[in-house]
Amino acid sequence: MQTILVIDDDDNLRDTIGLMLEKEGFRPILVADGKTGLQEALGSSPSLILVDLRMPGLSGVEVCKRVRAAGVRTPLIVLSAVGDEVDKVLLLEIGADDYVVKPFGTRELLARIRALLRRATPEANETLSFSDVEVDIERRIVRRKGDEVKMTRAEFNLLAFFLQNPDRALTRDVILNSVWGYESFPNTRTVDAHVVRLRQKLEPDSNVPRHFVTLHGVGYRFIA
Amino acid sequence: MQTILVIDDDDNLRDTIGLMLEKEGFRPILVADGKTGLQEALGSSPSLILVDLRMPGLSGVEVCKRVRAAGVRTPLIVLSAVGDEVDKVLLLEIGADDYVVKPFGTRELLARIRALLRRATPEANETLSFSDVEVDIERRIVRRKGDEVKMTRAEFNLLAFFLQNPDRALTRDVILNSVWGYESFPNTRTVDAHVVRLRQKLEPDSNVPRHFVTLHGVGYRFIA
DNA sequence: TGAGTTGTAAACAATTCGTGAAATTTGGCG
DNA sequence: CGCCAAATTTCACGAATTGTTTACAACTCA
Repeated sequence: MQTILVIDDDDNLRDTIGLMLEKEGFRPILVADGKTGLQEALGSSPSLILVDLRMPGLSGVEVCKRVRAAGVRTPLIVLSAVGDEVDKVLLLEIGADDYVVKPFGTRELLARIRALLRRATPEANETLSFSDVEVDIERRIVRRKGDEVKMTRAEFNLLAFFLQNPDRALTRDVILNSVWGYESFPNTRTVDAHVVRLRQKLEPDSNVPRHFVTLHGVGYRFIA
Repeated sequence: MQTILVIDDDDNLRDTIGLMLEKEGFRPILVADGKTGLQEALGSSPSLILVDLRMPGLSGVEVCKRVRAAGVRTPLIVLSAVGDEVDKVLLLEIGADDYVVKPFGTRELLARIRALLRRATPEANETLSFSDVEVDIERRIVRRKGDEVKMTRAEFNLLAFFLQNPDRALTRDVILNSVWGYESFPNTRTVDAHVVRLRQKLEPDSNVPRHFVTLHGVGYRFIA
């Protein structure tokens, strides 16, 4: 679950935002002043930070600056009151990602939060790789030297399983159970056939397999 | 000229606000009950909505809820009488952007209206695009080579979901859950049918899909 | 009520999968 | 070292799965 740090001295607003976040499936950390907020920002590594511009003590600007100075790139949204002179350029310069003017609709705030989180997420893309091949598990995309290689469903599933179990000695039965599932009972030759296809598509020299290795009398092993 | 929808059962107040708005260069649409107001809100796409909290029939809260439920983000100000139990949290939760307590000075109301309009205008430009297609998510408008393409509700929702999840391998189940919601259980073929419609309307060559790509045995992928 | 929208069924098209059989390789053993 | 049985690789094909398209009836909203 994604954690969102809310730093605002207005008790009422803070609670409102907290409730809204909970309702939407986030875990809020509510904090009333800049100093504590800064500690949480650095300590709890939230997924996103909401910080009020105007606060006694450490202001939002100051919190933002220090968070960035510490090398933390967590997405950060500044909340500003309607009367505040909001200088967009300044906010961008100190490293804020967005700002919202009070009073705001929860819907709007949520949209901004989601937009930022979405923008931030792609780094979390789990791509596994070996030699000149890159595999993005979630997107189901395989690239070789940057070019996309088309994979059928069974091929991709098998490939993913190998990547997630490198170096292990995998019998055909284990592979069948894990990749094909308990309910289908294809011939164990099926595994061989698909291994062949993986080699043809992904091995530097499919006659001398270096990654999808045969264990004679046992099964296969994937080596990165 | 900017249109402002006023929903209030108090004839006197409604006319007063109407006059004031006209004098200030807005075009008021005056409506006496929630039901008619809701129709206007969804049909006339005003720039801003003023709605009375207490009304016989559809209350202001109800109107606001339904407007938001329909995906319309028009700025909305709730007018409440001095005795009303105004629950800030509730108002924020249902998607109101601001509220004003009666009796109020026209000057104050105008300031709130202007503030909201100022805030709403620049963000209205969030458009996503691919090839010769531009999609304004908030306004639910799709243009192709500058010409508007009519989209039905389901079509647009699906399109928006694709645009917001580019490159991901999306199974029909994920699509159904995200676009149709947990509560309706249409056939997964439904997704196919709508993808067909999107391709016909938006693909350069609907026989060779380049953007709404089939992942055989998996689902679909949107590529910008 | 009527136009527009939506979900579904059914017929058809495309892709994928598993299989068997032949060719090849492997590794133990005499 | 060479032979042989067992194991693996390869390949092409038909069955089966999966996707597309169209038409249509139910539904919705004005």
